Amino acid sequence: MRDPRLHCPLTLAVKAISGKWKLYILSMLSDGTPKRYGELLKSTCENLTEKMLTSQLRELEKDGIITRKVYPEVPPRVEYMLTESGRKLCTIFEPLYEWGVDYMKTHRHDQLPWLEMGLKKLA
Amino acid sequence: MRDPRLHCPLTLAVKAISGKWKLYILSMLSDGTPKRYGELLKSTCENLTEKMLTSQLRELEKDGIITRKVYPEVPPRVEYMLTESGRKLCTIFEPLYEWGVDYMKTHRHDQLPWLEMGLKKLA
DNA sequence: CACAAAACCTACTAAAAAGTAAGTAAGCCA
DNA sequence: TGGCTTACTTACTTTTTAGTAGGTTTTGTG
Repeated sequence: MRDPRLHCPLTLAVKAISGKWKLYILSMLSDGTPKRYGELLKSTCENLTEKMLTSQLRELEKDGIITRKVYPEVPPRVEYMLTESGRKLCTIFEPLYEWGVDYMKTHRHDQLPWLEMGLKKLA
Repeated sequence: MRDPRLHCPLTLAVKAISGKWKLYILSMLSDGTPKRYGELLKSTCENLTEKMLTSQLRELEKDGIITRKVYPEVPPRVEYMLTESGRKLCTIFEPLYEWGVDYMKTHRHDQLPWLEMGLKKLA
């Protein structure tokens, strides 16, 4: 018998966002304006490598959550933005974010700083 | 500088549910009745191993999402159930689930079967 | 006294994911 | 002609995660 989790909408949703850098990427794109590859690469203080960024972008694209647009220029320009599915997905971040805030209060995690990404704009 | 993702409520929430068997476990517990170790182990057609079940349960417990209750009997009896945080977390599954349903419609995934877990009861 | 039952734990191996460092293409510009 | 830019590949190594097969504990029962 096949793994029923593969066919579960909830599992699908969670898998779509659980790559190591996907929340970061999605949050960067969540304000609606397209972002260039280099822009995504440089706007985190962490060492997000090219290999990782590329693989995460490819997965998100394959899953229909973002689109990739290549401009035929030299040097090349590639822009990424959310699809309709991607935009819907981002709206669900809100309750998750709220749960996290509540959770941090009761489980005494470090309170600050946390991502100053576009996430709050979703509210 | 530290990784801001570690301090992001959203990241925390997603990490809490992204273990390989966590959604399964959470869905089993989401009806509110405590479940025994062996019950969780046997109620999936997939080969969830003892090692994996134990590690996933330990993580959920460490994260304060489930509780573990040992009854001093022989043979031993151990029951797991959701904490308050865990129950709150499960309510967020609903929008994620809905997104997944919508996503499957537009991305022509196999439609059935999917997990007949307690998830729909959350509605 | 040997065996069963439940819920583990441990050591070892295999597979998957991530990190590292280097290379590529295509045209503009000096 | 050689260097510069951007958005990538590729090959290789290390680390993390998961799978496999065995062992342990504690009483009750035949």
